[in-house]
Amino acid sequence: MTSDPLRPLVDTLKTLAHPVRLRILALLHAGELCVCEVAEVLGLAPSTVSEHLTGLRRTGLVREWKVGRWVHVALSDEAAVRPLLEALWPLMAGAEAELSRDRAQALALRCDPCDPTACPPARTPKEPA
Amino acid sequence: MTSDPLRPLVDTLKTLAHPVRLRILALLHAGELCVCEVAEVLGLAPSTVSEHLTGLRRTGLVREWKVGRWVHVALSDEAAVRPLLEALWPLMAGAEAELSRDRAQALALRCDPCDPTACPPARTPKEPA
DNA sequence: ACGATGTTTCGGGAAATAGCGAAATGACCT
DNA sequence: AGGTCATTTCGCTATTTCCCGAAACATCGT
Repeated sequence: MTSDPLRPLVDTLKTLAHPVRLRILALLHAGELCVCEVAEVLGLAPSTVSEHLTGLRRTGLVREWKVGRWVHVALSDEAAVRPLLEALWPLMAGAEAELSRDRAQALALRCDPCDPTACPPARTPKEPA
Repeated sequence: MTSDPLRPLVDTLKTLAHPVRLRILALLHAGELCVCEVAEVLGLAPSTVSEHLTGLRRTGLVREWKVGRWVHVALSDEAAVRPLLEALWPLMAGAEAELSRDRAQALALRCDPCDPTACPPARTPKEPA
């Protein structure tokens, strides 16, 4: 009956309209991460990050999959949201300083940024080569 | 100090993330209106519409100006928001039915859609030609 | 000056949102 | 099985958003 046809768009916009979630998207724009890394970089409780990611997944903006004990997150590549994401980056230009700081910190966390399956970086006992 | 650089973008997205405000923008996409017409079409209290418009104006999405007793509203033409607005229309495609119903109702209200200064249409004692 | 009309501001109540810590879940490892 | 770690769910509080009606402004017409 009252099946508001604007609902999906509003949901997506609402999801975008939060600084933490924008930072997450910008972070993922540089490559996938696992939840704990995102939490570490943003300085937020894991439960908080988990909830933000739930919203981003609900609206199809990101996708997640399990890798062992961890959950990896990456930007969605669905045709429905891609254009929206692409339109987003230029709008974030004004926050480059903060965002590149985030990216740098994420990079520092990863032991091997080239291997997507290598996950919890600083906190794992690493095996020397 | 904590001058969140994402703030302006978040504000704009928050403003977009509401069905009523999206309907207002879509309505204005077809031409300027005065506040009372918007209220009439949307079936909301004038005070409610006024508050929505305040938000849209605050984020630069629309501009307003007084015409006699009425306040006219139109989409902004600022370079800062134009691309965002243009990106918006295709995303609203799914709600065409509702939106064109709105447009039709707005058109019906206006006595002379060609004259932007002719305002409160149905409710004014009109002078016959 | 007065009344009528369009608009905005203000106060308040209902609902949604954001954050956290604690507890529950799932997966690894020994 | 038991322990550890990543993640999610839950319960809670604080804050914000939404909508309205009443009252305040503003502007026109008489």
